[in-house]
Amino acid sequence: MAAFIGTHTHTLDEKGRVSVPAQFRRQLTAEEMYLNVGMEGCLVLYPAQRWQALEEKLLSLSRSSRKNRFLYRSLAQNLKAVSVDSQGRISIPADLAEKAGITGEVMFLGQFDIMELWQPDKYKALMENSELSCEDITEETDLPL
Amino acid sequence: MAAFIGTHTHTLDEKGRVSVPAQFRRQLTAEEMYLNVGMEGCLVLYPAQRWQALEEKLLSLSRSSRKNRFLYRSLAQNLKAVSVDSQGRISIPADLAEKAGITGEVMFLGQFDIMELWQPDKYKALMENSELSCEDITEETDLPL
DNA sequence: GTTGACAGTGGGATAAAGTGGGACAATGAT
DNA sequence: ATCATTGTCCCACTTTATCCCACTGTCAAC
Repeated sequence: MAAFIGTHTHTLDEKGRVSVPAQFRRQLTAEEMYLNVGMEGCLVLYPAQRWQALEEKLLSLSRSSRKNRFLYRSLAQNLKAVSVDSQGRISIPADLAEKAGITGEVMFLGQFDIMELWQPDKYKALMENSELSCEDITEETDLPL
Repeated sequence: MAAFIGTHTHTLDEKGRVSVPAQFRRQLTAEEMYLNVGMEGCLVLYPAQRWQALEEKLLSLSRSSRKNRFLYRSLAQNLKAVSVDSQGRISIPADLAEKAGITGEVMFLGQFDIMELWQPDKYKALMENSELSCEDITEETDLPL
């Protein structure tokens, strides 16, 4: 329950390393993880087990359709295996950081079973400029807030 | 029935700690709780079990729509696991306190199964300046008052 | 009135988390 | 073969957070 939650902003050093929030680190069983580009211009960090579930579902799709081949390629082209070092950090490859617009600071956003990595201003802009509102959505979905 | 009721105002110390009203504390089975931003500018404190019910419902929603991703992020971004220390206190993260305008005093408002945390004046202003009235609403909902 | 228990508050000590930098090994080019 | 470059590992410092102990006030019972 509630493995990865909250936001944590850490600095990306000159070597492309960033500390994984201790709170997230404690939830990790294995130190191996997978990093990929995500929706709305963020990066997504999957614990090994969580990625495996996604991969299995992907591999169950046939490669005989053009659409599925596109999906295969899209998901694989930026994927990278990363591991937590002895100081609790991961290295973000330069090309992935660039795709997400990440330079000096990285915002970790817990999404329960996965983690999103954001350029802080980009995330702020996304949420503020959204025409969506929590109040409206929750009225539809009827969540017990 | 009626676990968390009434209002209790306690001081927030320099380290961001505040005593959970003893009356509320006695109702808690586990010492783990979840703190989030709530409606109308308050904070909401969920007992672990109560949060889990909400989370399960949330996670049953697909993340494939932009709207649902917005909801996921909205609910996760400020969420924090808090635990009651040996003195019966919880720590309120600085960013959450700021969002709710909480500085020196915290008003705990019992809401039966959850707790709301308010900046006292803010709550007072909200209730006094509201154009809503108990009399009108109860006519619609037909409560056996 | 005195004593004891509990609730709330404050502060100091200790551990942990985050960050920067240097040393070393592997890789690739000259 | 040598040098430069890149990436990984390890150590050390600073800051933050957590834990623990002590004090005060209130209420109830004796």
